[in-house]
Formats: sequence, structure tokens, C-alpha cells
Amino acid sequence: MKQTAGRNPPGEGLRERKRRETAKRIKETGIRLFIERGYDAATIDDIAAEAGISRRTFFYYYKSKDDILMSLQSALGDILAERLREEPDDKRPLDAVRDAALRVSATVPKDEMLVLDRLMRSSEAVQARKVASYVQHEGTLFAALREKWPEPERETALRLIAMLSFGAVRLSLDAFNREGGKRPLVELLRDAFDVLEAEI
Amino acid sequence: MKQTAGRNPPGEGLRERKRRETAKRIKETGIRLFIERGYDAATIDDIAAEAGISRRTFFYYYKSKDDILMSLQSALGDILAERLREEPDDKRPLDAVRDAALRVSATVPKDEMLVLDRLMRSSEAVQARKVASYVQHEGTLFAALREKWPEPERETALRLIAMLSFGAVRLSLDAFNREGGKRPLVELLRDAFDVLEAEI
DNA sequence: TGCAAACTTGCACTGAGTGTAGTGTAATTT
DNA sequence: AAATTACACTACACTCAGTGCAAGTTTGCA
Repeated sequence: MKQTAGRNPPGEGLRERKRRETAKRIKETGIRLFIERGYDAATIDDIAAEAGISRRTFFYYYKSKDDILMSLQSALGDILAERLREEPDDKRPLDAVRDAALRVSATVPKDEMLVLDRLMRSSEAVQARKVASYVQHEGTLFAALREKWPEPERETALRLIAMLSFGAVRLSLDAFNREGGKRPLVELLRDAFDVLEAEI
Repeated sequence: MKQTAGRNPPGEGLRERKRRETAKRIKETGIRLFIERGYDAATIDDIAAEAGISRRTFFYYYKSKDDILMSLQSALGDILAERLREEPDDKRPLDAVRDAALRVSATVPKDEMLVLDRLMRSSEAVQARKVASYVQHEGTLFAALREKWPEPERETALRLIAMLSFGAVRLSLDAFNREGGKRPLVELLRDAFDVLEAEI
């Protein structure tokens, strides 16, 4: 009972812990340098050096430079889907998504969002990846909706609702960043969904 | 009358003509090689050599490798906006977009579309750019809609309609490519807009 | 202890994209 | 027609992202 249990009190191996620490350190170093010097000017050599690893090891953890930024972005769809699963089944799908989105938006750190958005705009390729990830999130959201309302005859409707509601999220995020966080995201989201209701 | 008039019967200088010819030759060579060898395997050196220009000149005409593919994609939004301008003002905006989209889709060469779609899927970065260009087209469409219905109080509604209808276009294109062009694009589009009407 | 898998690194290489400076030719000016 | 300017094109040299490979080191486990 000493071989494994004695070495990982927290839960899983020291290896796993170090791995996560290294990944996190690389990510944070990368973002810091992106902010300090700009996305293009911060080279992978710089990041690796400051994170205390070799250039080659960078690619062991992240498959590309923009992967660092995408690792932040990619969480969004999953989190929204997760919150959606917690919503009661008797709501209308669109309302469920709205409420889930509102709960997510309340926990997003404002300044971080603005900084990251500005960062992503500095590189065309990154910006493209970000927008593309929205569409992927739409797919994730659709899958979560289907899970909740699996009736086959609702499929097209759900696909549409995913598109619509993620569109509302997208428009809200864009508006939020465009006006530099002047109005809170929660408010913008509520407005967007209200317009959705009113217009359709 | 021989110095200038005698040299440009078509209208504008020989320089302009050669320029367009070269740009076209590079583009066509690029696409051919992408198809023959795959996007990644076809290097810019290859394309430049086969197009009879230097590597450096490639970048004089296109700012990146994927710019060749994007130059095809980017037309879509503009064409749709153009057709939309030809629609009568007394239609409902959504109907106007639908009819414009139907007219565009009737003129799109099927095989070319399928080939290009397959190509774009072979590179993540290109695929991301393609999806991002959809969002840009949505913006172009919105601008065209505003031009036609400039009443300020309709703005949010039009933004929504642009999102919705371009979403329908996007879903149709995806379905078309997914099923390998089995059903004609016009039909898929009509269905998508019908669903839109029925569900909202 | 010893072995296998996971982690880490250096080295060498390909390919995209940029800066620069220079050449030839079309277009303009005088 | 000659001189000037602007554009198309090129070679060369460079930076940087990303990959393949062949090591080495560390950790987990029997």
C-alpha cells in the first residue's frame, strides 16, 4: 500500500500534476508575452525560454502557437453545454439556452475577455480560428440540445435554435468587445435574446 | 495616333491585361496542384515554377498560400449582396434574401464546389478561414440589407435576418457538401428557408 | 531492482512569409 | 524621341513555425 497511495495524496500521480503545471506555465507565459510584445513578435523560442522548457517541448504540449489561444476559447462551447444540461426540461429550448448562457456570462472575467479579444484581432489566422470555433460550439450546443430533447421530429428545429441562440451569443460577445466592455455582457445577452423573441 | 491608341484596342493598357493574366495563371496553377498533390504537399515553389514566375512574385500577387483559395470564397458574399440589390423592395427582407440566394445557387458549378470543399477540409487553417469568411459575408449581407431598408428601427431585426439567412445558406452548403452533391443546392436552400419559416 | 512508458531535449530539415535592393519594361512627361 | 517615373519581376538572405528522429532522463509500476 505504499507504492502508489503514498505518493499521490491529492489524487493522481505526481506525473499528472507536473504535466498540468507545465502546460499551465507555458500557457500563461505565452499569453503574457503575447500581451507584452504582440502575438507575432512573441516567438516560440521566447515563450519556451521564459517558461523554462525547450522549444521542442513546447510542441509536446501545444500543437501550434495559436493552440494556446484556442485552448482558452474552446472551453466556451463545453461550459455552455454543461450549464444547459442543468436546466429543467420543461423550459422551451430557446429559453433554456438563454438562461444557461446568462449563467455562464456572469462568471466570465471581463478584463480577461477584452484583452484576449484584442489579442486575437492582431492576427488574421487566429481571428479566423476563433470565429471557426464559434461554429464548432454551435455544433456542441446542438448535440447538448438533442440530448435533452431527443425526439427526432425536433431535430431541424433544434439545429435552428442552436444556430439562432449561438448567433445571439456571438452578436453579444462582438458588441461587448466592440464597445470595450462598457455594458455588462449579461445585459447585452438579455437584449439579444429579447430581440430574438420579438423579431421571430 | 499609333503611339497609345494602337496598342490597347481592348481598353486599358497591356500592363493591366498581363497582370490579370498572370494572377489568373497563378491561381489556376495553384488550384490544379492543390488538387493533384493536396494542399500541404503543393509548395509555393512548385506553384511558382509551374506558373512560370519566381517564388517572390507569387507573394507579389497573393499575400499567402491560402489567399488563392480565399480569393474564390470571398466572391460569395459580394455576389449575394449584388443579387439582393436587384430584388424588389416590397418583398419581406427574408424572402428577398432567399430569392437572391436561390438565384446565386443556380449559377454555381456543382463539381467545382465539391472539389474546393474537399480541398479546404484538408487544411485546418484554410477551413478556419473559410468559416470565418462566412461570418464576414454575413456582415456584407447585413450592409446590403440596410442599404435597402435603411429605417434605423429595423437595424437589429436586419442584423438578425442576415444571421438567420446566412445561417440557412451555411447549413445548405454544408449539407450539399456532406452528401456529395446528391441533391441540388437550390433544393436544399429552399428546404432550409422553409424550415426557417416554419420554426420561427 | 528493473523495465516500460512518459517526458524532455538537441539537431537538422522543410516550407511560409518578409525585407531589400536591383533589373527591365510599360507608361508618362517634356 | 529622350528622359523620367511607375510597375512588374527577380535573386538573395533572413526569421520563424512546425516536424522527424534519435537520443537522454524521469516516473510509475511489478
